[in-house]
Amino acid sequence: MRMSELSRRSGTSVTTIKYYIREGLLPPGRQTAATQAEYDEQHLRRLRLIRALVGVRGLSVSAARDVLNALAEQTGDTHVVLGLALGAIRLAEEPAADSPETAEVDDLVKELGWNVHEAAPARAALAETLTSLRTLGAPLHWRTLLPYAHLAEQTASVDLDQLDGIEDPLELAERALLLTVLLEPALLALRRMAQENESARRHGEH
Amino acid sequence: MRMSELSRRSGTSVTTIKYYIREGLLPPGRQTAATQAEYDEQHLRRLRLIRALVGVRGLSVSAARDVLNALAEQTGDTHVVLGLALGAIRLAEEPAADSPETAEVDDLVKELGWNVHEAAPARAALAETLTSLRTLGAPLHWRTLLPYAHLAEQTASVDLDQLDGIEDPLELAERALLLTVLLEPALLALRRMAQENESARRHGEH
DNA sequence: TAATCTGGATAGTAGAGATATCCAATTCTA
DNA sequence: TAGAATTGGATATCTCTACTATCCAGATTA
Repeated sequence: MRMSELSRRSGTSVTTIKYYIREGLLPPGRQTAATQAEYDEQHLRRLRLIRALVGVRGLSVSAARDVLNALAEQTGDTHVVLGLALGAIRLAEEPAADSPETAEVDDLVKELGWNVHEAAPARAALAETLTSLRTLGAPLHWRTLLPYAHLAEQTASVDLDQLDGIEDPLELAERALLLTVLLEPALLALRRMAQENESARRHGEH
Repeated sequence: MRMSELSRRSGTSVTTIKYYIREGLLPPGRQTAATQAEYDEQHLRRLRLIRALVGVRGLSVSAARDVLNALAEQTGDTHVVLGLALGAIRLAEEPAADSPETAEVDDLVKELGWNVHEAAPARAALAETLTSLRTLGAPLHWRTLLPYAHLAEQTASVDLDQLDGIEDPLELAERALLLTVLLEPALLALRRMAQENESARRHGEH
């Protein structure tokens, strides 16, 4: 298909598609002449994925590029694929100065007995939140996070159940990405609704 | 205290503080002369809260203003305060065209028996994610979300437990805000780590 | 009193994420 | 096959957000 069809079927303007190609989010089409190129279903699929990551999840264009590139290169086993999908987000963060909270996160992970990479960005994200809360005068002891962590364990188990039975490595990788990244706003939305419901149940006059 | 002290103690430049005052995120100081004003601990506290919302959570300045204003106006009971804190995020979204997924979300909420406001932005967020997944050719039936929803219920319960015993309405409101909004990246980080761990347990060679 | 600091106003900056315009080559349409 | 429309690619321009810098008259400090 030509660029105009790609544009029409994806609901993205031609200029925006050109921009994504320039930025390396979308591979260029297969050149058929000096000023003609051909695009296929892969391009359409990838373009829709970009719009979902950028639009729904709010990823930056450069973060989306990192994720997609990691995805395209990887055809290994589930564990590696998933790890890549996870790690690619916020990859470009600075290592973050060692706060006292880094040690707290270590304690938490140790207590849980989790097998988590030492350099996982999630560790830093967690430490940063704890630091913020302390600075705000509302410090949270890491033990307070234990119930949340156990719920996260169960959530992760549900996540991986959904990947069971997918054979094709590429499909597996993409599915893992969708489940991890795209489902995040949905999970937060569920939490908000559950909070509203629970709050009404405990204190409300509904 | 003067602006320079406010700046020093908050780690925020004077010009940025002025910018926040202009934008209505921070109330102006108490004027003591034509070119002098006085700031207090409330200002410092609020400023730190702003930095946390904008920096850690990545809220836009206008979203942070909406949240903080809702917080400042509210001194009612837990339920109302929490509802405000929840609703204020993504408040300025357009109502979002009625997709087929809106009905799916209704089904989900009905099945769960949750008491959730009809216009809650979380409903739209959830519908949007489902729409994205369908567009990407990886549709997710709302029943698939049920296990996640039950985990969200338990998470919300832990959330509200933490607010128990706080008497001061202002403190309650602020704490609710922190728990809801600021804890979000931490919960996602826990999920990522749990995924990595579970993936290693199931498929890994670690 | 002189140097510094203050709040407030206005203007300017940097980066992200597109958009718009131009061009020569190519392809559709009549 | 002529002429209009479209294409890919390059470059320039735009809009928005979140700051940042400068200026100034009045206030404070040394």
